[in-house]
Amino acid sequence: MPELPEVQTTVKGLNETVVGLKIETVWTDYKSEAYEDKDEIKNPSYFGFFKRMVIGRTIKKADRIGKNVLLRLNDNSTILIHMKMTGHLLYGVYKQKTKTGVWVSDNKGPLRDDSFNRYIHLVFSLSNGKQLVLSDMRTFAKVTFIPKEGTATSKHLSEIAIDPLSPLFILDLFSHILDAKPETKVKQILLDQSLVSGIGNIYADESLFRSGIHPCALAKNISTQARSTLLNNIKRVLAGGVDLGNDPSSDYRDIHGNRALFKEERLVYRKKGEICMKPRCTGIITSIVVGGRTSSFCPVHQKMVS
DNA sequence: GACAATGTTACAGT
DNA sequence: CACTGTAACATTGT
Repeated sequence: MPELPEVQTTVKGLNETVVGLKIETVWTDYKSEAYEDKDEIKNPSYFGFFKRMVIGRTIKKADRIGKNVLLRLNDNSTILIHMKMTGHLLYGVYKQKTKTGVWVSDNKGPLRDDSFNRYIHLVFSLSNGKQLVLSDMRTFAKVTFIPKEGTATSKHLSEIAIDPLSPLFILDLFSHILDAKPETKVKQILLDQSLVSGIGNIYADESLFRSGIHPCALAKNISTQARSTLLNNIKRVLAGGVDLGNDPSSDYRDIHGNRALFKEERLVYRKKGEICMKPRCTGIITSIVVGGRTSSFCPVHQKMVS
């Protein structure tokens, strides 16, 4: 599920838990013939290489580029994890039920009881006897290794554009990005990781809703004033991030397996048919498909401009 | 049972 | 070459 705030929350959790620990062993049951030629651990021969590269190394810190989690190792090499739709990293004591079977948490509570935490396809056993595991219900996740000094040139990262929370992401730059794709719908630009990184379907809809911009508005038709409003709302919505809590509508779990509550309330995402939550607006939230993704918006205060 | 789901990519078609 | 739409990955919740 994760978009930028969820990935950032996971990175924060990693820095609070696994820094300084050595990787003792790695286990996976990811395996797919479709990945035979790829630099991903789903390719069994690549997984052999991956294990040789990371076993015995210590986790120095975690950080993030776009929606990618990066585990920096003590020799300046990197483990890259993209959680895609349903992946999330969990930290705790895990045991394998049988020699080839599933891994389960020793602890009662969310780690073991929550169904979204049960799809464990990758396990790092650490030097303190605990495990860092990747639960990935739909098995979309990507895990790979970047040699030291390779981050700048890695093909897994070369397409990732500027981070919208960066202080360098200002109106001039955002405007430049929009002007480079004048005929493209604004929502597709927001979702394109090679133009702006970290925004996904939820935060795109929420940012456009708060800015009063129709998801299908063409970049060239958005005024400077509207661009400025949108930029500010993107930053605000992303920085709102997540907090520990209990949001039954989210599949995201933090590193301890707990659900996350959006601090910045969802006003429009998946609210089709409900009355618009903008004060005094009387619109009914509508959903359409834009760039292959369901888009919820208010047809009254998010007007098309031309 | 039908449907949609937070991401990304490959591929076919225009 | 640029863009668009669809399927694919697998399993859940509604």
